[in-house]
Amino acid sequence: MPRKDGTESPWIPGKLSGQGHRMTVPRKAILNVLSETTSHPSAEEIYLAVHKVYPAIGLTTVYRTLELLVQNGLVFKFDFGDGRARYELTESPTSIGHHHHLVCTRCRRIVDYSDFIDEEKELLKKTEKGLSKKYNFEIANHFILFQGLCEECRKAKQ
Amino acid sequence: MPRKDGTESPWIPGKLSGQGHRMTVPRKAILNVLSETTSHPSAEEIYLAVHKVYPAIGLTTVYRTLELLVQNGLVFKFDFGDGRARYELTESPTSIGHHHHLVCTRCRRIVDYSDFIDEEKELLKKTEKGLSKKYNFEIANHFILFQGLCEECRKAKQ
DNA sequence: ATGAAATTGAAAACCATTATCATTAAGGAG
DNA sequence: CTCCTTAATGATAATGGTTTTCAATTTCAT
Repeated sequence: MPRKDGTESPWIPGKLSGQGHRMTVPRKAILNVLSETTSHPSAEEIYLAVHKVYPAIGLTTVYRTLELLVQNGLVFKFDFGDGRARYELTESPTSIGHHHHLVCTRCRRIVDYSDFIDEEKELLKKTEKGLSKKYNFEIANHFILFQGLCEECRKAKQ
Repeated sequence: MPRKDGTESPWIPGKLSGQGHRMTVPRKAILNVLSETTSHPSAEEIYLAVHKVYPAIGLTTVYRTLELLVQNGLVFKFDFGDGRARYELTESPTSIGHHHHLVCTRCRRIVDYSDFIDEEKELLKKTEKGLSKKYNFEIANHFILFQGLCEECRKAKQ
């Protein structure tokens, strides 16, 4: 369902439309922000970014839209343990690309890594297939996280 | 530092003691509950379980102790997106054993799986080593999560 | 046994997220 | 293009998990 004005948007046809969902100005703005982000913004960070370009936006709408996107598999929501959820486009056309995470349990520093991912890919695909069959899930994405202590925190510990 | 009464506890010598931390009755009770649990209890669930055996416990103490255990790598804290953190002993001697997670993004159902884990083990170890070296992290544990839609929710969607 | 320092628990504060509800906007029908 | 149904929005209030505060208690090295 290409838009009449010819512009392209990350709104994936059929994933949201076709279920009674409407393409609104706030939703476009939120998707644009997400697609241009290279980090793991929280709802409030997304709100602030959208606010710059669309000051009428309300925080409530950000939360609601994110939830909608999560429910439809367009956005991945996760929590590193710092008390606020973080969001990422499932498929980010222009930005970071697929990566996994390394978190320091002491200072909460987050490292995105994409090394070692190629080797993981095949195994993950196989696992995904196995899980999908055994538990009857339609798997949309995965999340891998390593936890530990970064160099500074290891030193600070002594 | 074995206890004088000869009983064994999951309190790992040197990991908590030796840093000014004390072994108290509430902490013992919390660790006992954790070591006998086969699920992913939230702080409140842990509080309720401890309360049965040690009614004087306060919810605050549960939160504080869990945070201490997380900071010291004895407990793994994570969030499936339902607004409360969940906790697991990093090494559970008597209970579930190592497993990964499969979550339905719609109904939030959680499936623990330990299938496919053996095949992952070697790769994870290699990845861990690589990350450890490249980013100078001391890695304590990992967390793997697949997200998707369970059978019921897939049907309900239509 | 003693005392400094860590720990505890009740209560209040905090703050991310959700619910409420009156108003506005999207988009298909005509 | 205009109507009209219904979804979506945003301000505000409410919710609820988690953290802070602080006086009282407990631990454990001495």
